[in-house]
Amino acid sequence: MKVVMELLERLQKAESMSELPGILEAISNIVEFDYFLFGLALPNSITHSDILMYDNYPSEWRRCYDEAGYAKRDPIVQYSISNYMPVTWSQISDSKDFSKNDLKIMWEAEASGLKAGFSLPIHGTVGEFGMISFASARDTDEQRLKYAEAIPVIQMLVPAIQDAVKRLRVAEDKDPPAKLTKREIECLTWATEGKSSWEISQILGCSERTAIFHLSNAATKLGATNRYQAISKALLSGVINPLF
Amino acid sequence: MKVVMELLERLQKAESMSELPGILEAISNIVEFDYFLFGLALPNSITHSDILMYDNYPSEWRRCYDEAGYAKRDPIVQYSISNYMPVTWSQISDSKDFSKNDLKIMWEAEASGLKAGFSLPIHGTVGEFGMISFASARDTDEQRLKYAEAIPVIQMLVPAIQDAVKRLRVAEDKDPPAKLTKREIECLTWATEGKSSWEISQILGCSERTAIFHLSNAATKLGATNRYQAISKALLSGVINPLF
DNA sequence: GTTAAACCTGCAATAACTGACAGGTAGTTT
DNA sequence: AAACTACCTGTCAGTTATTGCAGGTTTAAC
Repeated sequence: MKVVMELLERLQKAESMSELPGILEAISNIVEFDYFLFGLALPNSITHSDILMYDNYPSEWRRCYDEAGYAKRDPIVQYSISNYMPVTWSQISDSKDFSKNDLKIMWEAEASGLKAGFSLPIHGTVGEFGMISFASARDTDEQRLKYAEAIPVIQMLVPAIQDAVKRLRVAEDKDPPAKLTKREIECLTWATEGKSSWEISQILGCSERTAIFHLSNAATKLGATNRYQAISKALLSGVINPLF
Repeated sequence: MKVVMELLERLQKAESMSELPGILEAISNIVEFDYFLFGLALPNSITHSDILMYDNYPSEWRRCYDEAGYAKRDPIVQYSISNYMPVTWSQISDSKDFSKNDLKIMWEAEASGLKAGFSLPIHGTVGEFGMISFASARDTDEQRLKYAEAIPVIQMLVPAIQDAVKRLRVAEDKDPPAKLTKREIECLTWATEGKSSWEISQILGCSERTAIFHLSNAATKLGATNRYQAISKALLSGVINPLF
């Protein structure tokens, strides 16, 4: 327990993203698994996400996986995108929710040395999605007993990792998030509801031209080429959110 | 530990949303806190979310909170929307990130009997957001020691709650999620990137009319009045996501 | 072999958005 | 007083989206 607290502190005090791999390795030592993989997709837009990936998987397997574009079919990824509970790989293999073709990926992973493991889905603010997995080179009963101990530890650490990633990305920033004015946010919010410029002007009590003006400024600030992209960028970046 | 496993099982086997309050009460008994509040916003669109809320907070406080629209200013909510780590209320009170005006809400909560507590942010697939909080009627050193025990337990249970909510919502369904075709998803994805109908037709290798046709069908299926709303509904419902 | 679903296409009229022009006020900071 | 920001408004020409019409093919399921 004490080592977990130390890791939490390391995460909170981290000053650079480069410290993450070491921390992840420390975690895999604590939970006594040979392999780890941490992957996080931070979408800028629907087709362009920043991908963070730190792992010590067999390099041969990673190459094979990436080249064949397995990520789009991997049952573990499929599971993680629509679930929240931790899952052991054997649960996935035994599940009837996946096609035999897709499960083949898991047999290939096994053949590459990833004999047994478990994964935790990671879900963040609008659209952020990832996974953290731990695997061992042998699939023994002894190893299987470690799941129950490891999972709560990982569950404590994942939020700290997410906060660290968020903080460090802002710190090491390339492009700071766009600051929109109150009016721009209002206009965008109603635009996402399918309101036309004229309807928005009625809601806001201004002229149609003014609504168009604000929406156009918002699009420029968000780096969008038109209103459609402005809406998706605003949603994915969280500048407009369901709470306000 | 065994009681936690029992609760996980209860969540996995639950057949109705009505079982949730009982489970939450059981959790607050286990962690030995007097009060609990579980809130989850499931956005249908940016201005319209389904709100799930189960709690046993003092009813007087809940009424005051709701009537004054505190949710939009509550520092705990503010924190939870952009963070992932569990947080104790005293951490928030001592923080300089919030205005004195907003922190007043916390003093009022204290005056209403919620003397000390902690909260965990909950983030789900696109836009889902919530919190789970536990509080006690007395702020003693003894109670503060319980945080460290309680938090890991809650962290194990929250994903199970999220999965249960997701499963039960589909089961008790009013409107099942729209099933879009491959082409409709492709068109929407490119529309989200700001591509015009003509550009989409070039990408897909079909006529402009066909792209318009798919987008129009997608909008109808999503219950959207136009392409803008179709995009935001598609993003918020997860029918299009950054991975594909 | 019928049915259904997904996919594909064209035309025409209307509605809505975009971009570039040109200007205004109110409030705050330097 | 000048500079800045947020806010507001107008016109015009051009582009794009929406809607309703009418029709087609391919594929898989029953």
